Amino acid sequence: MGINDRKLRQKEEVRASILDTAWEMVVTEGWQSFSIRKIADAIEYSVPVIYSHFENKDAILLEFNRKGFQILADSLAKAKAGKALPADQIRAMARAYWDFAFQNKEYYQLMFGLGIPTCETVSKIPAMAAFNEVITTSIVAMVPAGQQLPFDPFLKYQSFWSMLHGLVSINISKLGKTDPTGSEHANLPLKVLEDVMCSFIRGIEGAIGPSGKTDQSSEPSQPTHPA
Amino acid sequence: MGINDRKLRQKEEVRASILDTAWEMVVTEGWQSFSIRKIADAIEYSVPVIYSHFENKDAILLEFNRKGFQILADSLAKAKAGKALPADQIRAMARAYWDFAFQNKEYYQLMFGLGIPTCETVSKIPAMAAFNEVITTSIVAMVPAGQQLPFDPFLKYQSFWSMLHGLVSINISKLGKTDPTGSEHANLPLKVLEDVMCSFIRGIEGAIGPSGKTDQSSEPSQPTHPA
DNA sequence: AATTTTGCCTAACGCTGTTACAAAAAGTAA
DNA sequence: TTACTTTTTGTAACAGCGTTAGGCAAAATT
Repeated sequence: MGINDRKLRQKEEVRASILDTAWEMVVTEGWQSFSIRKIADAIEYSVPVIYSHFENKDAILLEFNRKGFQILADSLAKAKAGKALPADQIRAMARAYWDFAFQNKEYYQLMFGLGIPTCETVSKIPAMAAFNEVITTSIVAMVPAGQQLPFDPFLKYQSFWSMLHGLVSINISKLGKTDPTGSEHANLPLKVLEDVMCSFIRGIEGAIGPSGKTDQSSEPSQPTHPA
Repeated sequence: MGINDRKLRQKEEVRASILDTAWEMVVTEGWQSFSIRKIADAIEYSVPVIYSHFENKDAILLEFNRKGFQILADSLAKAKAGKALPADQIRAMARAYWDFAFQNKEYYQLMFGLGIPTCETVSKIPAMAAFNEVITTSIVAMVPAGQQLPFDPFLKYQSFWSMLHGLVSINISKLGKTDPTGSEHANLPLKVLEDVMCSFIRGIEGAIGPSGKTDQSSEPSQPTHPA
């Protein structure tokens, strides 16, 4: 009987409209106006209807969290696929991470800014594993095949992520604009990104030793390599 | 007349008890139970009394923000004063920053985690200038006197801060515990800190060239330099 | 047509930040 | 001491929040 099908479809539509409307409100009015009651108002249903789709407010946030990590993981994978050399992959992923954060401020704020993500939260987001994977493999690939790893890849993964996260979160709320000299730093944040990535890659190349594989852009006195 | 003096003193006492009580509640029960009403209840005054001392809730948070940056700036200055070589100063400050974050989780969360600090907020916290100062001078001091700076010190300052902030904020909420291998990473976060700082300092030393001043601990194959 | 099930809404509970206004206390002056 | 003024404090409300119990009406089933 197609009646149940239609009912399921309609239920799914309501669920989707909850998420869509909520997201639209977050994007246009910020996280401060993310409220169950406002969502109910916007989708023209009463408040309890929302609770028949989501257990509570956090469940909706978790849904957005999932989506955010999915987008980020996909974006990193795509950036990585476009490069051959591990060092270039790292740089491309750094830039992709950066772009994701600033093209999706609301996602990034949710994922890393507010909410104080708990341990349980992490286990509920499988895309985080993919995120880990795609980065770590590039890092590991920097040491020549056969050679034993001169560093802990998980350590390097954490360093990579930490640097990026710090960079983004300080820039995303303009906190970094405490420039005392007050000028000529037009595109500074991106330069900081390049600077940090150079340090990171140089650190790995330094650990492998001068005989390790490297590409032409690994020794820029002027850090002006492309994005 | 001493009557006004006593009144001022009493008013100041109430103000202090508001801050003390609020902070105690935050430390013991977390930010989620930071509420004007709970504070009023704890200090045994009615709610409007609090509004006669602070314009609103954010004003109290701003006060804690100020205090937090003051503590952090002082702590960095102290760590710096204990070291002679700029590279050691950088490492010591990194460790001090790290310790501050984990010994004062509540402060750190307020200062960088929640609250989405706006541009105006920054200008209201003078200790942030000291924070900037104490770090930048160490960085600049790494290049030998007379030699022209081969990098933008403000850029390096941002890199330094970003790395630390990322490191801390990822570790402070246990988000980094996505270790796939699942073992032997007992004290990994601190190792990540060392790793990141090595990259940072190496980046600067690389920029000034091999003739620049350096100390014995600048090339640790085994990153085991003391705190 | 009678009955069960489903979907939905009204209304409430307890919490939040914030404020208008009245009561009480304290200081001042006669 | 009494009368007046000023300052300090509490009561109670407004508007908003997340969440949930209970009932009404429409839909599906028998």
